[in-house]
Amino acid sequence: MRRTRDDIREQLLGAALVEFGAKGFDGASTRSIAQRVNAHQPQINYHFASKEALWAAAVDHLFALLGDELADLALPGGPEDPARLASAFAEAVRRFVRFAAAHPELNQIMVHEATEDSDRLRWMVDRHVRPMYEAIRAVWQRLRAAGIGAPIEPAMAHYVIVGAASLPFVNAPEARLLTGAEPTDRAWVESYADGLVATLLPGASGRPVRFSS
Amino acid sequence: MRRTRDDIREQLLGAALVEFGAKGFDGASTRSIAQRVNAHQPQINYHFASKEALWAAAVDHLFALLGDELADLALPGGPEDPARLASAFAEAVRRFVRFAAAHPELNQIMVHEATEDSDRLRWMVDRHVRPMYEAIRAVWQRLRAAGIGAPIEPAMAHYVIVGAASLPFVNAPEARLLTGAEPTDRAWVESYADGLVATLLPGASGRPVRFSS
DNA sequence: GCCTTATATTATCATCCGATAACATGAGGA
DNA sequence: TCCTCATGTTATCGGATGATAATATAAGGC
Repeated sequence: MRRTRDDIREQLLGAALVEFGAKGFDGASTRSIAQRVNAHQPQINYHFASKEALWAAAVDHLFALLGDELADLALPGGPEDPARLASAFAEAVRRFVRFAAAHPELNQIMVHEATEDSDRLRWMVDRHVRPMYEAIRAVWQRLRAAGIGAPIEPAMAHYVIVGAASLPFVNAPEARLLTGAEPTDRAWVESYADGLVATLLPGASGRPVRFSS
Repeated sequence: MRRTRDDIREQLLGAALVEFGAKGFDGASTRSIAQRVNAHQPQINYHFASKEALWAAAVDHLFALLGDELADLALPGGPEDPARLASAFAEAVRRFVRFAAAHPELNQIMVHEATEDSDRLRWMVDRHVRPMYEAIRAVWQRLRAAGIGAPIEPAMAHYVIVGAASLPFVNAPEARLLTGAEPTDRAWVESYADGLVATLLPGASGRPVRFSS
């Protein structure tokens, strides 16, 4: 009995993302990933070279999806109306929150890997994380120059934003137990995004707040 | 050649925390934990019943340390001067940030476990996380009632606060690569705590900000 | 100084893992 | 029609892991 599928690569990638996100690289097993899509474990070594290569392909795929989601943002580059800059930034945060909810695997994998230095971490940081980091830093710097946004260094603002935006979805199983709510529900996600934007940019939905220092 | 130590239990606990924080439960190996303190792997099964029991003892130990750190906060219980409530809350956030920097293992373990439902997760949530969650919820509710704090539901505020406060320390290896700074440096930690407090309570260090909704 | 008991050390087992080899099968071209 | 080659399937290997049994050794009571 032989089963052939032409989308087996994509199916394995999707299963790998879920498994790596939930269990981390070490906790995930290639046998269990294959089983998720009714495939055999050696098919992973056939379609990808190794467990590591599967992981890298899955991460590449996921960051590409994130890139698509944020591609047409066009955060204004030159000196601009602060209000327009703030609303563009708010939109970026909202999209990032939505993506974190729809694809928790990305931030789960980030957090599983970033707890220890490793080749995988360095690869992911150099290839995917640094561009995002630099973009957030640049926008935050301009928000602060415009007197919007709390007095916090751009590098630190990055961690406030990413940490806050991703935790309820990274820890969705915990959030379900703790709050009784389903953090991936559309309404929950939008409400969380609203709250986060209001926290980061208290002046954006009303009169602007100017920080003294 | 036989080696005897009366603090072997504590040494194993400390090594286990580092290992579980860095690699997660599955990625950690009892051999490597024992090796960190020049002990033999079966000593773990002797002094603790199993790998799981070691993990639980380590988590208990760590949450006890956090409890000590936050014990004397005495967040005012009755109706109070909003400014005093805000400053007590700010102090709680600062302490939590300092603890997250000094003991990244706690939030690392949380995040490793919370990506998937499991008995370990449920045990940790019921035993340790829920009390903290309820405390943050209650304080945030009163901050909002006092017109301080962004318009975000208390349950969601919990994730904003914990996510933001812990990420640069949970992901310290990533933060070192990304920012070039050492996130556990005293100055960095204090600056991060300042920035987070300023973000959460924009009115706390100057004229208060009142949110319309 | 012996004896008991707690703990350290060594040896070993069953299980699981990632990888690879060996084999089977089916689709497409000549 | 047959041959080739890509891919599915099965079997198996070496290595690591958690647990436990077996043994060794030191400390403390008498």
